[in-house]
Amino acid sequence: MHEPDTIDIAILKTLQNEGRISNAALAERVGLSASACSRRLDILEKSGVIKGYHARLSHKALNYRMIAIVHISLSGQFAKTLTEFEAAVKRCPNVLVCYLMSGEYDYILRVAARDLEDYERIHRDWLSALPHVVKINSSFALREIIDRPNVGMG
Amino acid sequence: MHEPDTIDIAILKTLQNEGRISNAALAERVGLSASACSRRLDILEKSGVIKGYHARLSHKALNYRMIAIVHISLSGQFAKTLTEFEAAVKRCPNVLVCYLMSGEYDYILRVAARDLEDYERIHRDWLSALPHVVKINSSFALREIIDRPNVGMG
DNA sequence: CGTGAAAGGGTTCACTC
DNA sequence: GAGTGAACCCTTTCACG
Repeated sequence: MHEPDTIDIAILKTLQNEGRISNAALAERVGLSASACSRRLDILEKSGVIKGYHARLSHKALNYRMIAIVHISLSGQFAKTLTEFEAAVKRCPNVLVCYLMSGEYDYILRVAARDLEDYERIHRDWLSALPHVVKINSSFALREIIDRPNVGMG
Repeated sequence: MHEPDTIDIAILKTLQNEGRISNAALAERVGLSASACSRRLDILEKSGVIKGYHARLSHKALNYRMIAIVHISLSGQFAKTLTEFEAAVKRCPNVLVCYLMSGEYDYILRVAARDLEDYERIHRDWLSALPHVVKINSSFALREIIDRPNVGMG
């Protein structure tokens, strides 16, 4: 698993923003022949640098208009407690992001809901039902300022 | 902008997980001819339901090993204050996500850094330099449990 | 590691129902 | 709205530099 060179970086940058660009166009963009570009792309995919390609959908168009940030504390940090919590949280389709955190709260979640009523249902049926939870704190996004798929590269 | 029907939903679901699938394979998957599928995809893209296609890169492979969640409070909620803050935060390439929030803090950010030293630099040069900030609270992700590109669809 | 050519497959029309 | 066929373009692989 070698370090990506300048051309690899150019390929990755392009694919970050235009994930469905054709190999031929990508090759031209980064100054390679189509075959050379195809081979490099193959290597980048197989090495795990590229984890996948995804269409980003408009939450609004799909009638998901609310984003909640949920802070959660558990009753302890035992391995079994965490494992059980994590297995349960993965089952909730509305949870977009979940991190185990240092600091005041154990987990931070980003949750998508259609509206306040939908969030109430998710909170009742999913979040409150998660095992070992002792504190849940929801706050709501008023506006999305930034949502980048990846970190910018130099 | 008509409501997506069952076939549109199938197209969107597939592209969420396989953003680089060929139109021909997509058509077969959803039970359409290639031309019909291509036409629908065109409509979905132009209507804004599909906001873009992105390669998801391994932060680890690119040596971004740290994720920080940053809570920020401003000195007021005047429109000018928010606008100036948001213009400044958009300039920081390490900020992956930024929401204007209800509740205790005004903004929540997700920030990527290579390591603790890198985060110290970002905090000093970017976050502390943001205008109108009166409180910054960083916590760090110990582990990523979930990172879905989109909300699950029925 | 890059090139060019060739075969196979994909995309996009106009046209039709 | 959906399918068909044909022209054109793209992808992939191979031998070679």
